[in-house]
Formats: sequence, structure tokens, C-alpha cells
Amino acid sequence: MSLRITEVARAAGVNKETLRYYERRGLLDEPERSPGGHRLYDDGTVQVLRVIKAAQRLGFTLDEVADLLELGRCGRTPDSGLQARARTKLVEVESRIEDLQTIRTNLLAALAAGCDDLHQCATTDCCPLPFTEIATRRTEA
Amino acid sequence: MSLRITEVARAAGVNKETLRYYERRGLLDEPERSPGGHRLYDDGTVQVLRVIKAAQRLGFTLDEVADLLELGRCGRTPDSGLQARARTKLVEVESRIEDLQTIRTNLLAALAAGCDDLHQCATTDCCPLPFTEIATRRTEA
DNA sequence: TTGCAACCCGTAGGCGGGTACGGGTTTAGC
DNA sequence: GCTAAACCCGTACCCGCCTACGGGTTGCAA
Repeated sequence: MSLRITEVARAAGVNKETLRYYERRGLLDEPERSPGGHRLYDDGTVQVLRVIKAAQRLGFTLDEVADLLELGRCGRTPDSGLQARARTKLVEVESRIEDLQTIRTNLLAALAAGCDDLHQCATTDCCPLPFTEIATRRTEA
Repeated sequence: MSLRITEVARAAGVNKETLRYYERRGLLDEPERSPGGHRLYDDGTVQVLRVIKAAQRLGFTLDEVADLLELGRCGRTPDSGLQARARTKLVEVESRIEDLQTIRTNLLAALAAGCDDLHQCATTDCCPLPFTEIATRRTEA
């Protein structure tokens, strides 16, 4: 029972180009081919795609997901590293949350103070936005 | 009293290429030039750069910042739109925070359950990760 | 057997925000 | 006047994640 690329893509809710792309990136094994060269997937592929998407939603990059899949595939040691990676990722995510919460606080302050012109806010002292501190931290928001 | 590009860049804590880049993007006015064509900035530029960086830290994109600066520059109406834009941005930021908090919750669940293999988690029912739901939401994390 | 959808592949483009390169000029200090 | 540092400009590259294009093949059903 083999599925064609469009069927798998539709079943997993992604673009078919994405499948080709994941294959290039090493996230999907190279599938069987028809005599004419068309890709023939088994239906486990849909599940793999779901796992990839789930891992992405957990904040992992495609490279990290590729790594994770690789580990699950061959390693099979009692600790595949997912736990450790999840812990690391958790720290990253929490730091991003904090970052955004700072932003949120500042936006709220700007709203509360009725700031209406960035120039003015930056040059007068009455504005609650901490311009200098804000400017010196990295952005990455 | 005119400053050269490297001085301004250093004073504002950015790369000098960034100044040229912001000029191209319309965030900085074209500065005076020396007879030989070198850029000569007045020291207000440093402040403008700080404002830009601050606005970025508030979550605005460079296009939005350009817009905001434009408004402050010419408009001069009582309401430049910063308030409204800040409100919109606040909503965006809060939604991103929620998103990240969902991710965080799921990571914590994965840690608590001791998940160690994405494949297994996805195919058995014991894993607390909501794979199907996760997969269907947009990623953008 | 014909005809059209589906597929192939390599490559290019697009987002956002820069950074880097490199050959050629200008400036500043001695 | 000379030299070294700073500057010019255009262009290409980087990250991450796709999406699109386009010319050429294959698959399948009528």
C-alpha cells in the first residue's frame, strides 16, 4: 500500500514541496520509487511528518528535529537524549517568554503614559520607557 | 560638529553597515556629506538609533519603525498613531507569549512523563503530548 | 492511444535583519 | 607629500523554513 507525494502531503497538512525539502534535509528517508521514478511512501510517513511538526511546535529547529529522529532511529540507548534536549529547550523557551514579558510591560507602560511620539519620549524624561536599557539589550524578539 | 559613521555606530552600539542599511531602508535620513562623499552625521542620529533599537525591543519590525518615525516626523497630529499601534502590537506579543506558554507546558509534560523517543510517544497512547493538536496548529515558534 | 493530471529535478525567490567582501577613493596626521 | 586608516558603493551571503517556477517525464483512465 503506497501513497504518492500529494496524498501524504494532504494527509499531513503540508505542501508536497515540503516533503521533498525534508528529504533533502535528512528528516525523511528516501522513499521507494515507482519504475518511472515517482516517490512511493508507506503510510508511516504521515506519522513521521506529524512528529516533525509536533517537535517544531515544541520549539525545535529542523536541524534539531533531524537529530532527534536520528537518535530515536539508531541509538536506542535507554536515554536517547530527548529528555536532556527538552530540558535545554525549556530554558530557551522560558527565556524567550521572559523577553516577551519585558516587551509587554514596556508596551503597557507606553500605553499608560499615553506616549505618542518616539522622538519625544526618548528626549524628555517623563516617558516611562527605559530607552537606554532597552537599546543595549539584544533584540531577537 | 559632525560625526563620522564609525563614531556614530560605536556610540549607538551598532555596526556601521547597519547605518548604511537603515539609510537604505528609510529609517535614517541621508546625512550631509564631506566634499569627498563621506557621511557626516549630527549627534541626534545616535538618539534616533537608540529609538529604533528601543522600538525593535518593543517588538516592532523595521518597516513598522520606519512608519512610526515617519509619522512622528511629518504628521504632528495630536495622535500620531503610536498608541494605536502599541495596542495592536501588545495583542501580537501576548499571543506569542501564549503560544510559547503552550510550548512550555508541553515540554514540561514531556519531561514529567519521561518521554524519550518521539516515535514511540506519537504511536502509543501513554504520552501526554497532544501530537495531533500540536501538528495542526501553525508553527511560527 | 490520447490527453491531462501528477510527478520529476534543479534552481530561484521571499521573509527579517543584518553582516561581509573587495576594489577603489578620501581623509588625517606627520 | 606620503601613508595608513577610514570610508565609499554594490553585491553577495547568512539564519530558518519553506514556496514557486518551469521544462520535461510518468501514470492512469477513458
